[in-house]
Amino acid sequence: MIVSTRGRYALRILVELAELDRGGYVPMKTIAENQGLSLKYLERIIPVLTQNGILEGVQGKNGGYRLCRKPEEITADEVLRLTEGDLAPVTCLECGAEPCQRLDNCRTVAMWANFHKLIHDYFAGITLADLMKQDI
Amino acid sequence: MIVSTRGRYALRILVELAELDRGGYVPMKTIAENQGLSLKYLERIIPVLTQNGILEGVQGKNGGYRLCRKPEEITADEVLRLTEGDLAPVTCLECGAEPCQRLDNCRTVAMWANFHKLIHDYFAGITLADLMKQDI
DNA sequence: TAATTACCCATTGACAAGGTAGGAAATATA
DNA sequence: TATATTTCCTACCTTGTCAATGGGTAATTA
Repeated sequence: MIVSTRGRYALRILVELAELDRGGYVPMKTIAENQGLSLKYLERIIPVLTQNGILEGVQGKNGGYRLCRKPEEITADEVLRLTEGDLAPVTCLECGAEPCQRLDNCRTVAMWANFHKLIHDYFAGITLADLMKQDI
Repeated sequence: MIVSTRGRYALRILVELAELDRGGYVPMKTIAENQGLSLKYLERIIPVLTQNGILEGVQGKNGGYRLCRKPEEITADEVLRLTEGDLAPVTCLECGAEPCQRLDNCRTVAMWANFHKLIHDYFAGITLADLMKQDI
């Protein structure tokens, strides 16, 4: 399994927020209830989205969250990178991995690198707006 | 990370076996040394390959392993399915997963299902022969 | 008989996944 | 000002998987 609940829930949160958008802030409690997810767990997932210019959060009554950008301008790749890391298919391609000593002799690294690119290209081509329209 | 050492080592074992093929059996000790892998660990990975028509093993002196088929006839997808499972990108698409109750309302399932297909199509298009030639 | 080789099973240590618990800080409204 | 609401923050917990290792047994050849 590549994508854990963090990434999946993050996308569901964002699509739901986009759909409920009336210009104001939507409390996470509403999202949690609509999506059947634990509020506490969502609170753990959200900070990375607010800290990276995807969401804006406002505390207090009538507070909640709102997208910082239009749904067409937020890609699945961006969200998954933030919540899941760089989606590297194998450890030796992960960011910060120590360089493999067998790289020059490795018969498989090209396959993994191409696959890595395939993954990013796929998700980079999908925006929240596409997900709202089910237009994939 | 999608592909663990099981799948990666399995592919490296098979490519190495294909390259060393002189018609006889190659002992796993040779592969382990050439590839810098633990013999004990390889012994844990191999049974699924012998039990599924990829490898043939012979015990005793001059024994070892040999491919059951030509490298052109063994795809990366087949090997990864055996060693890693079905490579489902999310749990709700895994074989034997209980059906998701939100399926009809889920904005993201089509994205995951398409991605799942993309994965299989990619690896199904790569054979051991391609890996030997670095022709990917 | 000895060496080699595959085969089999149990165990282990580290780490991540998927949460839960308990509260503190900020804000609008009565 | 008091209260309800909501985000924000830190710590903890349980379960399972990864990546091996260890200790043997069975088969085969020289």
